[in-house]
Amino acid sequence: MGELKRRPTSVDVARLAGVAQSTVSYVINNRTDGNVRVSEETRQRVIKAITELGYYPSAAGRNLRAQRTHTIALIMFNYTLENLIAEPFLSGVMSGLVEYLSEQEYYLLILPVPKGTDRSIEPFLHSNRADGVVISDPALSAEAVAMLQAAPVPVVFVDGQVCDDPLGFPNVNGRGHVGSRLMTEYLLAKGHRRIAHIGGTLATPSGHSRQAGYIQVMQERGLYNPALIVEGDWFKGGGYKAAEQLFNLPEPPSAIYAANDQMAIGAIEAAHAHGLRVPEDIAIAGYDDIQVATDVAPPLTTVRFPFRMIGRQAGEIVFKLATDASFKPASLPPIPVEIIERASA
Amino acid sequence: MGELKRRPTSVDVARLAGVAQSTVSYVINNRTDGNVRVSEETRQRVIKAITELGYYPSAAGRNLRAQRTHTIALIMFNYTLENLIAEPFLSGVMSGLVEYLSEQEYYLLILPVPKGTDRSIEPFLHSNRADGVVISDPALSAEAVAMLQAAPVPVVFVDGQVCDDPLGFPNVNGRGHVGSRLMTEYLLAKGHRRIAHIGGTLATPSGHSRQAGYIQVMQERGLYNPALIVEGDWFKGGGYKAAEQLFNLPEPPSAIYAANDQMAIGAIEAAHAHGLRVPEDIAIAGYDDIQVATDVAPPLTTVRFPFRMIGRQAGEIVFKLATDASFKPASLPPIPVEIIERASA
DNA sequence: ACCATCCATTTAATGGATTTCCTATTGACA
DNA sequence: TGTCAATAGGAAATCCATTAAATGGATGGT
Repeated sequence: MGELKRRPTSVDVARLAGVAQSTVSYVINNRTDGNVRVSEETRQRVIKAITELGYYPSAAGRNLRAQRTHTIALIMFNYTLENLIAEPFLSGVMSGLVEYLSEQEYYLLILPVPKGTDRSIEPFLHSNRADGVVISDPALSAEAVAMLQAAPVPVVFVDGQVCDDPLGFPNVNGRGHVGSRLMTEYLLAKGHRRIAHIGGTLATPSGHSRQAGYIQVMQERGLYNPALIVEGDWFKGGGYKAAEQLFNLPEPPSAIYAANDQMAIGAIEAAHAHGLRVPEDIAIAGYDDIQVATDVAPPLTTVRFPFRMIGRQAGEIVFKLATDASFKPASLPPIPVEIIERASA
Repeated sequence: MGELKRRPTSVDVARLAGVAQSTVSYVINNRTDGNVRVSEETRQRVIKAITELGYYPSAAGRNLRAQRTHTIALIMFNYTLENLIAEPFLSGVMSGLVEYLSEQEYYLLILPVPKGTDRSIEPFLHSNRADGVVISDPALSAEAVAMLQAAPVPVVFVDGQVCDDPLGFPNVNGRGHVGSRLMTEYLLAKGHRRIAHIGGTLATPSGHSRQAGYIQVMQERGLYNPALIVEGDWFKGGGYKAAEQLFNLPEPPSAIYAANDQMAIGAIEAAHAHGLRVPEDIAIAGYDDIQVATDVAPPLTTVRFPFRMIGRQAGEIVFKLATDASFKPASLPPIPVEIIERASA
């Protein structure tokens, strides 16, 4: 009888329950603040009407009126679509983000900005489609930074810059500098003196900070030697080539510390190809602790780079900035850094 | 002077340009249909006002009025948060989805429904926060199916069921049955007769269809032998154990076809542990063609399971269902299936 | 000269919920 | 009996854009 062909709205619920539309709103939002009160009897009538009609509040109506979307966007700049999400860093960050946000009843929106795209994120930032954004970007352009600084919503970086807050944005990074120091000191403690480093590209924040930590420790000990640093490309092939180069030095190193696990695995292969045993003839260590680090032979000694935790913390910061005006990002604890000892070093 | 403290709206633009609000709308949407027309001069005035004010249309206002959100949701059921996105299937599907949708100026929203969560997706489905949903679920419950059938938006599955359309939902699957047939026939063509199968769990659609394809071919050739089928768990450890079991048979197989690469890699390790050479003593093949399949020794012969393409096609179907009432999902070409020949078989 | 079109734009209704500001009732107390 | 505060809920404004329908001037045909 009372059948509606359209989707029921709060007006329909109000009519059926014999109350005002505002009362329906108070009930579904459980509001009791200020001078707003709903008697238990009225509440029950409204709830009955809601279930009877199969009413669910419209997200669009809510978003418009409340000026809040319950959505955070992850903007992935400059990634090639090939490796878009399969890349362990990004997929780990996403897992952590989505995990934290769903606990807060927030949603995650994915916005890719592939390399070479001239599509600007400016309209997105100003369209208020998201209450905040998380930026993952290996190499952000100056225009992009300017856009982000003008954004009307909070912006948080993941592994965005070398230092902690250079652009005025909160930044959750893996503290590669600290991890690199730890690993270099660990290898020194194992008795190594000629420790080589295979760097990532210096264009990326991680490559930069990881290399800096290594150099700093080596300099402190008076062991620094630029000939022992080779720049790689973050991939296995680059690690392989860089290791070959190191093995062919007049005085080859006794340990190789690669700026990520992929390159370390490449270095292990190169060592085997050269008839070197790992770790007996050459110690090899990596960074990241990706899944396959446990699967290679020998299992890789590495620094844990807790992708998911970084995602969680970025989510926490952006969520709190978006919902609590008094929140200060600096109040969160730093990401822990630790060495994972396995057989390769 | 004309400074506003609030975000400018189309009304502000209209006022500044000296036109009606609707004209602004027509300009930003480039409308020329029906009896709607805007002269070039007026258009320029409006555009000038837009840039002058720094106006960007509000997504919330649009969504409400147009009853369209330009958003598709990916609902991931029953995943544990540990492996949430790192799992290659899901991350590949996501990449493809996000790629296709961003080409259509649509956004992807991520909604996890972790195992053991009693949070229902019903409010989400009815809140019209997304114009369509893609479901990824290894084992969907009957209640969840009922909710999805009552959803007011199109629903598409990825690798959802054994057959093509059992629940009335479009389903983009990897056609494991076809791939399994191909691989079994390939091994037969190589001269193998005792071909064993390490299955995934039969509870999952892929496990079921891949095993079925293998059994079918073996029966056709009169070579079917249940003793040569061992159920695994999709992981490396399960593949290792299953392979050991097969090696200890009175008449061990000459080839092992595992239902995914992880288990195949476990089987290779088990073979090496038993002093068997691959492929000389035992041929081993997998399914999926994941990244590491090229990295193991020997590189794995496998069936390509094109994750990204599945994501793309799911995106295409759900997008077209959401935007074009006359679209028929069956009109799309099937996902291609092919064998990747490497050294392990 | 008159009606019919076409053109360019405006007016006003609409989508669905939130929130501010009121009003009406009841009870307590002097 | 009159006043004040507390309680429960209603009326209406608001968020911002889209779109159907109306308007009024210019043009064309007969």
